[in-house]
Amino acid sequence: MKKIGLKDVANSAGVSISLVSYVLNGQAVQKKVKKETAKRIIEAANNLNYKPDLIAKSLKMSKTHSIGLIVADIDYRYTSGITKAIEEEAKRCNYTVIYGSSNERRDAFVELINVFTNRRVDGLIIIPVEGCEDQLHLLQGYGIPYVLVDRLFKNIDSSYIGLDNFQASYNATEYLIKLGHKKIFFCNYHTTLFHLQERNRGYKKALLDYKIKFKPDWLIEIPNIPEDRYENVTHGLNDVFEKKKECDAVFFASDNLAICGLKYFIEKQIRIPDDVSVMSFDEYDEFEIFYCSITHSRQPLKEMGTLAVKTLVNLIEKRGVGKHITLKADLVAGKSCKEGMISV
Amino acid sequence: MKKIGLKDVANSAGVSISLVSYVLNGQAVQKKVKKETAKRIIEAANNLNYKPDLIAKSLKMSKTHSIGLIVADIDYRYTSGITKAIEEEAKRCNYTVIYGSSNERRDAFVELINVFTNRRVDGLIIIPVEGCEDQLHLLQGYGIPYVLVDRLFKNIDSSYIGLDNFQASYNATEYLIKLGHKKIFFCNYHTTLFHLQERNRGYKKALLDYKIKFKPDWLIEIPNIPEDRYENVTHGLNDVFEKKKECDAVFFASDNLAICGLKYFIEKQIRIPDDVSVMSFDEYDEFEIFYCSITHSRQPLKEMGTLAVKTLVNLIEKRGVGKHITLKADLVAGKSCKEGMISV
DNA sequence: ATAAATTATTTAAACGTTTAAATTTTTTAT
DNA sequence: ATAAAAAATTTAAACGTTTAAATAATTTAT
Repeated sequence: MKKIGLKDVANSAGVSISLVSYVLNGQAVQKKVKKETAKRIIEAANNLNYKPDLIAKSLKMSKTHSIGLIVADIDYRYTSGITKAIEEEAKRCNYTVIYGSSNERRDAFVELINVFTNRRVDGLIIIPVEGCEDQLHLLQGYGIPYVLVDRLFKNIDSSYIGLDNFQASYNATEYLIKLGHKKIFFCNYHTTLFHLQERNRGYKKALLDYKIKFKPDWLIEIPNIPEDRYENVTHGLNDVFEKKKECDAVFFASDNLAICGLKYFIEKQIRIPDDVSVMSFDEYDEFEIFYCSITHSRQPLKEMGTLAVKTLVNLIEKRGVGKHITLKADLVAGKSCKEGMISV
Repeated sequence: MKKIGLKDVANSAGVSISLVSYVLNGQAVQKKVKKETAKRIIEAANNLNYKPDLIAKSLKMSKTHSIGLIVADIDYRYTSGITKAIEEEAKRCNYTVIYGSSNERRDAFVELINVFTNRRVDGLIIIPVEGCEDQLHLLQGYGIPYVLVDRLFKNIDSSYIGLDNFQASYNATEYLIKLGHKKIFFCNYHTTLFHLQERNRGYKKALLDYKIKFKPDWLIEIPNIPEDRYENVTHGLNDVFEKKKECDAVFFASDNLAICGLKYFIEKQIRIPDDVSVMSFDEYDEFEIFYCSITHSRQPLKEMGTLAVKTLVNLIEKRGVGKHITLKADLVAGKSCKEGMISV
C-alpha cells in the first residue's frame, strides 16, 4: 500500500499541493482559501487517511519537535521518576522524546550526543556522567540548547534543574542531631560529581554548626561501581560495626546505598533503630516494606521533570536564557531514627 | 554558526556533492573514486566537522533507523528493566529509541501510535494497554512492523515476546503445595489482559492437579487502578484476615501487589512466614530489605528486551515473519514460605 | 594517432513538505 | 464594458541528502 502524500490529497481534491498544505496547517483563512475548497480538501485528506510525513516537515522547517533525553541509568528510582514526568510534559508541549542511556559510561554518552545532534533534536535534557564537560561545550558550540538535571558542573554555564543538595543534606543531618545523635556516619559514593559532594558539604556543615567534631572515619566512601555496590557497602559498614566503632546513626547519601545498608543490617541482625539509626537520601516506594519505615529526604521528581521540559522548551522556542533552578527536598519522617537519645 | 552540509564539504574539497556522498558512505572503491580525491574529501569533512543530517537522509532513504517504544508505565520495575535492555540492544543494532508512555491510558496510547507513525519509525516495541487491539490492526494495515512485549492479544496475529505466565504461575503454586500448603489465596488484578489471566489459569491448574478444591473466595481481585492500589489490596486482604478465614499462603500475581501486601502485613503485624506464607510474581530488588526474603518468580528481563529488539530488527530488515517467543521464569526461593507444614 | 574501454567525476531528479512570488479568477467601482 | 482591486489558486524553489544516468578524463588496444 503506497503512502499517501500531499500530492495524492491534492489530486483527489483537484487542487494544487500548496493549497492542501495551507488548509491542513490551519492557514485556510489567512491564505484566503475558499470555504468550499477547504472543505473538499479536508474531506479528501480524511478519505485517503492522509498522515503528514514529519520527517519531510522537519527537514523543511529545520525543526524536529523532538528532544533528546540522556539518562545515567533508568534503573535508578530517581531516573524513572523523572523520565516519567519528562515524557508527560513533553507530550503536553508537543515534543517527542528520543531516549538514550549512558549507563554511567562516558563513551556511551559521547555516542548519544553524536547521534542525537545528527538527528537534529531541538534540544536535550541530560543527566550527565562524570567527565563529560567537553561534550557539553561541544553542544554550546553547535548552539543546541540543553538543560542539565540532577548533576551540575560548576565550570559550565548551563541551565540546570536539581536539588539543593547541600540544604537537604544539612537538614537531614540536623534532624539526627536534634534527636540527640552525636556519632553520625555518612555513607556516600567516592565521586567528583558536584551534587554528591554537596551532600558531603551539607552533612559536615551541620556537624560544624552544632559543634560536633567530624571524625574522618565517619565518612564511608563507596566506589561508584554499580555492579559491586553491595560488596562495597558491606565492606564499608563492616569497618564500622565489626570493629564496634561508636555509631549512633548512618546517613546514606542515596537510596541505592541505603538499600545495600539495610540488607546488611538485616543480615548482621543489627536492629533499626534500636542498635543504630538510619537516614536515607532519596527513597524507594519499597522502603515501606522494611520492618520499620525509613526516614528520608524526598526529591520532587515530578516537578523536576516538568520544569526540565519547560525550561528547555523555553530555551528552544523563546530563545530564553539559561538558568539554575534548585528545589527543596522534603524530609519524610519514618521510624528509623531513635528518639530521645541521651545527650552525652 | 551555519550548519555544514555536503555542499560545503564539496566546495572545500573542490568536487561535486555526489562524490562526497559516495566517499563518506564508504562507497569510495565501488564508485571508483580516486584514492587521492577520497583522501581530500575526508580531510575536508573532518576540517569542517561535517555531521550528516540524519533527517535528510531519512527522507531520502525512507528509513529513519528509529524504533518507537511504547511502555505502560516506566515506574514498574518490569518496564525499567526491559527498557534498559531495549535501549542497549537498539544501540548495538544502530537504532535510536523514541520513547513514549501510555500510563495505562488508551487515549495516550492512540496518540503515541499516531505520532510515532507520522515520525515514520521503522518499527515499534509495544507493551500494550487494555483495549488497544484496533490500533494494532491499524499498524498492520500500514505495514509497520511491531512486536508486543509482556502482554498478548489472542485474537491478534503478531510477534510477541513474553513469559510463559501459565507455567510460571503453575510452578509457583506447585512450590507452595509441595511445602504442604492447602489454602492458597491468589491476589491478582481484575483485568482482561491475557498474560494476567494466564497466571490465574496456572494457579488454578496446579490446585486441580494436586486435588485441592479451589474456593472462589480464595481469589482476591484488585481493580487495576494504580492510584489506589494500596487501599484496594488492603480491602481485599482485610476480607481474609479480619474475617479470620483459613489461609496458609497468599500468592501475589505481581510485584506491586506484593509490595502492598507486605506493607499490609507489617501494619497488621501479621508475621511472614509464621502466620502466613507469601509468594510473589516478579520482584523488586528491594524485596531484599523485607525482614524475610520473599520467594518469587523472576522474569528474564534483559533477555526479553534484547529479544524484542532482535525480533523487531529482523522484521524490519529481513522482512522476516512474526513469531511468539515465551521464556521461562526462575523461581527464586526466599524465606517467606513456611516449610514442613502438616498436611491435614 | 585514434577508437574503444576503463576510470573518474558531475548532473539532475527525487524524497514530501513549506512558502514566497506569480498567476488566474472573481468582484467591485466607474 | 473596462480597469482596478480583491480573492483564490498555482508555480517553483528550497531543505540536505542519495543515486541513476550522463559526461569527461585517462588508459589501453590497435
